[in-house]
Amino acid sequence: MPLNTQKPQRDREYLEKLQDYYAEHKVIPSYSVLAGLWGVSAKSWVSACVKRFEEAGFLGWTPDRQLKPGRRFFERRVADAPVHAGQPHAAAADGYDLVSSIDEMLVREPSKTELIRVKGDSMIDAGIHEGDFLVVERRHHASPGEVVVAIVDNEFTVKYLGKEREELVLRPANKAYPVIRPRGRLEIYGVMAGLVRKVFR
Amino acid sequence: MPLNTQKPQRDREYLEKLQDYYAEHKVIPSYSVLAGLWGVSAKSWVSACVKRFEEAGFLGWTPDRQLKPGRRFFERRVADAPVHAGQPHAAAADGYDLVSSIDEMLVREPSKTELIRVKGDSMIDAGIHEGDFLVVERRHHASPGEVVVAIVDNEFTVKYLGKEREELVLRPANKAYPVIRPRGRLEIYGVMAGLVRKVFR
DNA sequence: TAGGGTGCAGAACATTCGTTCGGTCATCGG
DNA sequence: CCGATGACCGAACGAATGTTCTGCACCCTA
Repeated sequence: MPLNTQKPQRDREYLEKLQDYYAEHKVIPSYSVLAGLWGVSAKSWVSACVKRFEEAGFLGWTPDRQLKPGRRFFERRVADAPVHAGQPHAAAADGYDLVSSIDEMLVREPSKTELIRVKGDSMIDAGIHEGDFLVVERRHHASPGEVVVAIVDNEFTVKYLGKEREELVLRPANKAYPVIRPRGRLEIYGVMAGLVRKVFR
Repeated sequence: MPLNTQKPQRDREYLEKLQDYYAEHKVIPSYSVLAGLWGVSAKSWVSACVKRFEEAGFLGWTPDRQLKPGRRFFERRVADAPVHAGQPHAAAADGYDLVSSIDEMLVREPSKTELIRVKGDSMIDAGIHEGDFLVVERRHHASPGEVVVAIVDNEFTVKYLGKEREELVLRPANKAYPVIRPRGRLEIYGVMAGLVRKVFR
């Protein structure tokens, strides 16, 4: 019995409207604004709904008793195909998993995490395309097999880290490019923690 | 002259404290709470600081005059190679762009956005690999050329949407797979808005 | 058709909010 | 030594907030 956001049937709709509002403004509005948002006209009703959302974990309170998003507020469904066509939204958790936010999924330590926009096609066989954003965790060491961001000739370069006779090398994932065997020390900027691609529309 | 958060010297500190508070609670607190957070004891002073942050773009207002994060509140650096090795963090905006959060970058309408875990390698030439998470915006129509999630034989399938003589078809990005020409109506579940790959470590 | 639960409206009220205005006390240039 | 400026405190006040309580029109079920 996973989700139970159907107690009053409109709660799901209310929650979605609030989530969209939050996505636009990044704040939880006041009860009167919420009432307008939901198309109801009684703050008392908003109060009741909020109480339900709170019990369900979608809303919470700061230590100062201000309303705030709860732990489940940013939950996003993850579908694992195959799923039945008729009811892809069925409450039954078949094929569904939950993820809090994409940020949380990819970023372990925000202060050590950066995005780097990928240039060129030297890693295309690893599914890393030009224009993609590489989520990079800054750190100066890495293990062979990891995708690393190294600094070569004053430029970032993204490659597999490899090892040849005790020497670290940078291997592209594209036969058209050569393996880079750095003279002296190899300067590693960080390692790949994830990848983000945005489809422009 | 890129950043100018130094007017009163403590403003940068105040902003960081507010950002930390927001990171924890996902809301902007009231002026009195802010005063406590900053270690000052006059709401009037908070009001003045807020006004400065507002002018600098770090804070803003909802249509209902509620304080909210401004466009620069979530700024995160994006490196655009090439960058000089010595100072990849230099304040000078050379090679840097700014992005708020990964979520915001990919998700326009949270309530209509889902993640689908990719199965198989039929889209590998488009850089969509098994295990990747497709960010899908739910909608029942799409234009040829877009990557769509369609429902075929009760399973999600990810393909390019194509057109052959007024008929919509599904094209894989892998020569080993055939073009799918659906009989009757093609059921589109959503369109690709982005892609997320997590590197497991 | 009586009765009990739901889904919402409306008013009353103490509390809290943000603003405005007038202070105080250091620092600093002249 | 003086006036200006900047950083902050404190009180007062109307407006807005969230809570509580009552009311009412619906269904259902009996």
